[in-house]
Amino acid sequence: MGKRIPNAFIMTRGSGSGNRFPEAGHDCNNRMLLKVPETEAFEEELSVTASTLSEVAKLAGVSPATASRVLNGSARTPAPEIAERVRQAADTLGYIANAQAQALAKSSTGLIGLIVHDIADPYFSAIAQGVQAAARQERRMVLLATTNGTPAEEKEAVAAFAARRAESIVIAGSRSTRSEDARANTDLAAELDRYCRNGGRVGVVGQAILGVAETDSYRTITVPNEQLARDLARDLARTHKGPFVIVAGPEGLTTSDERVMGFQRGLSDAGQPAADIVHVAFNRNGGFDAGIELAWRIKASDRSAPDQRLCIFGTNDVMAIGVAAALRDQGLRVPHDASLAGFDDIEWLRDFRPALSTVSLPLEEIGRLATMATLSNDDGGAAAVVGSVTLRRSTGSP
Amino acid sequence: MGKRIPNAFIMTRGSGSGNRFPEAGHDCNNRMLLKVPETEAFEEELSVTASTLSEVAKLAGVSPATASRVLNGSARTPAPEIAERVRQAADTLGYIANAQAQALAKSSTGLIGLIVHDIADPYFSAIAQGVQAAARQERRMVLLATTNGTPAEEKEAVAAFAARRAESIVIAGSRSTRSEDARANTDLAAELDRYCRNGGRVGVVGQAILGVAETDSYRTITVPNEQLARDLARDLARTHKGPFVIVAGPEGLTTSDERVMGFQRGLSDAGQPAADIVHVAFNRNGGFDAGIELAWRIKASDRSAPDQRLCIFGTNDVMAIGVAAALRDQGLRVPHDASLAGFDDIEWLRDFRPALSTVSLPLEEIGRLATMATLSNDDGGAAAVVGSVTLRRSTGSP
DNA sequence: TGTCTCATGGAAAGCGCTTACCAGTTGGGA
DNA sequence: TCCCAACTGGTAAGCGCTTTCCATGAGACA
Repeated sequence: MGKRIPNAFIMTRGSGSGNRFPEAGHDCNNRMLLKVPETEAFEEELSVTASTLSEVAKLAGVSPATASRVLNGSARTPAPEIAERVRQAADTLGYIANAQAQALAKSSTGLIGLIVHDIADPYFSAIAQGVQAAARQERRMVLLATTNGTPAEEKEAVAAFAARRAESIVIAGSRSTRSEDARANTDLAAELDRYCRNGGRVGVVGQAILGVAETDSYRTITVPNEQLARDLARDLARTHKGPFVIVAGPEGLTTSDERVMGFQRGLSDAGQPAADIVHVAFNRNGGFDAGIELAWRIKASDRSAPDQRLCIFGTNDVMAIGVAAALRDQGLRVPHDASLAGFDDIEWLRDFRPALSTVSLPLEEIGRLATMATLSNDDGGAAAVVGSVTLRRSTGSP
Repeated sequence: MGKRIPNAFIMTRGSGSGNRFPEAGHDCNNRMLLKVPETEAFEEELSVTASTLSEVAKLAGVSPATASRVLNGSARTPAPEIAERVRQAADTLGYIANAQAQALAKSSTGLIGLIVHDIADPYFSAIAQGVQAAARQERRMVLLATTNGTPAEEKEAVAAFAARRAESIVIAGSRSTRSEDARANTDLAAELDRYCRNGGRVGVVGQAILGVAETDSYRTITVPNEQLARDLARDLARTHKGPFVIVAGPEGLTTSDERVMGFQRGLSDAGQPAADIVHVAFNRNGGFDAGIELAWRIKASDRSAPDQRLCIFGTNDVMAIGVAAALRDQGLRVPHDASLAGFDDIEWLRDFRPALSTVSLPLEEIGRLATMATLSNDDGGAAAVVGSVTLRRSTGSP
């Protein structure tokens, strides 16, 4: 909202009084004012911009304090008759409280900051949905920031949220342990630390951010990536007898790393040799690239021999979809020529065929949990996220 | 951020001075203060919460006005040497400007409100991505609200954004002309109108909201749904000789209605009889429901006769996917037993097989355009959105 | 040297609210 | 009848900034 606009008039009285009033003048505040003729008792003044509390108070013939107490919830409730008058006045003027001013006065903004890598990614938009739902339930608004997954931009976002005095921040998206991110990670940790010390609360989805101590104001919603990947591997190894390949994100991307580690452990549990790992981008196109590469390997093998058939584990669903697309592109079929599994169980991918074996994660719930964790004070043992292996056609019999 | 917290200390000086200082006392403001011993020149005072401009100013030995001019961009730039001192002080204290206070003082918040039906829906998350990108480019933050598509909740969201003094609002998602929404639509229009008169700008994606006059502060990014659906129908009619069926959203949902109308017109252009219309929910499950129903019809027909083969048009991609899932469920295959087309060309659905014929829309670009339209002042003729028909396998030969 | 202009830092008045404190009433108990 | 507690509404002091206006000093020019 810009400055006061001198050539517009608010005419909430409506009905017939819509003619501009020639003797409109300036008051001591240099504001454009308007004397409304049909009012007898006092000179009603309608200002040009959003009306303020004191305008409402003046119209109602009470003090701003009283008006505030009536309109914006307070421990003290003025007399019913007065309250009614204030409400009427507010209605007449179309009063909307200035949240900025309230925030300043009360030092509480009702804002929740949400940081994601990419809001268009269904993984993040599902989490965002949960955050949004929780925020609405708690009568908060959510501020959104996207970062492309770089800790440097995450730090920027935290600073911006801190400036806006967001009451809490929810950060979703894999951490990075790559050495080139080390510096940015430290900065991010410092920024978060400062934010927390100033009374902010933060909820992190996935894994803790290195360098920030877990305190009451800093909660992590841990996703048991490793355990679940391990379960998945064990389940797959039960029926699959050929070699395994993992299509992973870049080394140092914690989520991917955890899933890789868990999967390898699961294979080892099952007495299988470790899987080969292909590192690509942690998205659909990365999966596609890997798929093209793997297609060669598959074609070179004897696909009819069960002990040569490949089982490919994409460390997230969209990568797995990318792999599938590449294999199809190369004339190979899943699960006929290779098995394929993903991770996350993205809702929008469930109609994909062959149906993707994956690990189901309650994404929306995770968003909700992370949000609530920053809002409530019970340190109630970091409500654990439970996921489950969901085997479908893509790892079925050829 | 809560009230001042009396038992936490900010120790930005760091390194070694981390011991609590026993003679911390209260100043006239009743704030917890801390005298830092190693400072000689003046008594540096570190407050408990985020430090303020005047604290920075005091530390730098200048007035708040000067500090403000140095730190938060102003036409007047103080002397380099002074500026440096202020910057140092700010750094030392870890100063972060209070955006709320700035907003109040400058009456400009740097906030953009985004209203969508459902952020988890890939259609909306793609648009959100565009909005976010534009916002970032213009150094704004985005406030998010989801409404499940009801005008009543949209109105709430507008009011909330108005209270937060968002500079502009972007509204995405189909309008509704259903009679039960008439009242809420009027309210929404009134709320928007008020918002605009108070200096707010709004950008609407899709179709104009009834009852709000198109002004400089109210822009619509029109999506040529009707034209594109018409193009699609004509293209399909070129090869498809059997009957057409439209799987539409509820009657009164403008986006759906427009696409239906355009499609019918296209059929008529091509000399084909009008399509039957099935009204279901405007989402994947609606499509699924319709698909189950249509499966019966398909099974009852002679699928080998080209003039009996059905071509199904889902008025958006996710509905079409729902239809496909249902047909598959019923043992039918696309395009073998029926042709299928969608609308939107959702990115995440492109790996779906059979590849879906659809209408491509630059969703992210639309979000960007809508945002920029609310930010720029050139009334540059509502940059038109261009879409295009994309025929793929799902409407190919059986 | 005197005057005028321009540049520069500071004082202070808000921005639109909330809330601690105050003063005036009322009512009840002694 | 008097006193005190309990209410009630109003006054005013902020919340943390920005920005107008002012005072001062320096330079320019005659």
